[in-house]
Amino acid sequence: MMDEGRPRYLRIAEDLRHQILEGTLPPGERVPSESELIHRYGVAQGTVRKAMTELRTRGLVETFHGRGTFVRSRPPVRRKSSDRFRRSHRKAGKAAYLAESEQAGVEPSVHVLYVGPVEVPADVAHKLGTTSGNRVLARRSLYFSDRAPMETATSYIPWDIAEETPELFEDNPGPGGIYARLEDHGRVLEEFLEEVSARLATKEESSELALSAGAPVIELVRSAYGVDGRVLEVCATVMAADRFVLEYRIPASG
Amino acid sequence: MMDEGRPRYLRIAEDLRHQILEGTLPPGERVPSESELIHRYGVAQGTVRKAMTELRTRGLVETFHGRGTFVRSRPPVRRKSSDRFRRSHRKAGKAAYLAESEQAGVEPSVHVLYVGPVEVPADVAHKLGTTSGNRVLARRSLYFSDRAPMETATSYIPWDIAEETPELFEDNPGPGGIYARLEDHGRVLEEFLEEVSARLATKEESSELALSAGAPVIELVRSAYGVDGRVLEVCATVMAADRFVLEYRIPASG
DNA sequence: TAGTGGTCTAGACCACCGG
DNA sequence: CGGTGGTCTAGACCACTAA
Repeated sequence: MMDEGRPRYLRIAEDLRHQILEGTLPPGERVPSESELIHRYGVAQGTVRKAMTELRTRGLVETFHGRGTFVRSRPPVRRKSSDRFRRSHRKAGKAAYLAESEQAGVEPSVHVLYVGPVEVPADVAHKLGTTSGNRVLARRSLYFSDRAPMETATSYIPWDIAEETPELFEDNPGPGGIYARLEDHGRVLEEFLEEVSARLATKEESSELALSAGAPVIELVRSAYGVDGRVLEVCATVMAADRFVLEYRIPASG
Repeated sequence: MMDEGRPRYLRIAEDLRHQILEGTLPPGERVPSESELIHRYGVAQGTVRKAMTELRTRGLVETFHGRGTFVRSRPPVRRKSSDRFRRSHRKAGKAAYLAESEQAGVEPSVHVLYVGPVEVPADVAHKLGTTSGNRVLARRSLYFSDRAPMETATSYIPWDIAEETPELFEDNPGPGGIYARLEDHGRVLEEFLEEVSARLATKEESSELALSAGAPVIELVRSAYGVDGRVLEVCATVMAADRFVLEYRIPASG
């Protein structure tokens, strides 16, 4: 094996990576065990483990203690386009998530984790224009596509607005989702502000979304503005970074 | 030292993490060297290194070969708002990056890495509507704020469009940036499509952007559409995830 | 129980940085 | 040059999983 000056563990990782990309190691397949790789490449265990760590942080493999390391089957990327909040979708009785899923050809499901009052966190309070610690309505859900967890979303609604909209306290707020209910009660929406950032998943998020440790997530915080300029809702979404691409259209005029 | 059943490297990492958060190890300070930690905790080098890797992937420290490991000082987050391409900014002679920087109160600088022909990569070719491998003009730059690397951007322009716009071959395309030059030559812009995704940084990106290994990046691919519907430019930007928040406004109508 | 990955050691050598 | 981090070995023991 030529040395090329590069560390052996990187060369081993590269080798396995090519086998994965070329299909020699197809998705779901078990990667050769540490002991086999030790013999194959003639290196110590630590070197093989570093190579595996490399592949793991690149999201190519997933390892299970006592079972082995497996090639990850990349689920098709979901595209979240910025037209998913078009009023025409709401009028047609579709909530944003269901409309997206239909377009993607997957079977959506939603697991409502919590609906009820909470003390508003400081960052959300700032966006809602209320005081930190005030009571707001929170709706926390986990969204699935074909039974695989895709994203978590937590929605915060000022208490006075929630009170005039009793459907928001139901697990299922009805056709068109919560934005449709807000507009039913005269809270006409003017625009949304989405703030996108990325970071590594916390332990909690890793388990909720079935991610491997150290996997990145996209965090999207959306503020819904009414025609009066008031923020009617703040929704924080956490998505596995390797499962989403967000799309935004921006007009050149102005 | 109580064992508590947890791996020693995690306990060491935890210990150092607390010192960092409590200020015993302030930002910029050098973390004790490996050999010192080996003596202090009575462990082997590999164990200390695993602890350091832990802190590095969490973004708490940054290490330099031959110099040492240092506590990271978090730079303030930059906000990228979707109005940065307003035509009025271009008319005022400002390129997007300079307009942003002025608003953020930092001193911008740009290092042009390459300007010239390249064979277009497959994914970009698809967006440009050309064939993979065709010749296009590429402009690759590294952007700084207050001398700290913030993002890399690679711009791809179809060759026929580049030819009618000689300024695009210059390092500095002039006031208003390349979009202003395109419009000077009658290529009026209609809209932009931004596709946002996140992933872990490659080794190359880590060194260009001075990131620690395993740090997440935001990748933003922007396609600029002309009034004729043709894609006039594709620009791929890679940003350190912990330094940016992207903002998008979406009208509720439609 | 046999095989897998996870942790750890003691020691070696190399590559890089600064005085 | 001495000190720093980076790579690697050979071997040990542990923890988990499946048959």
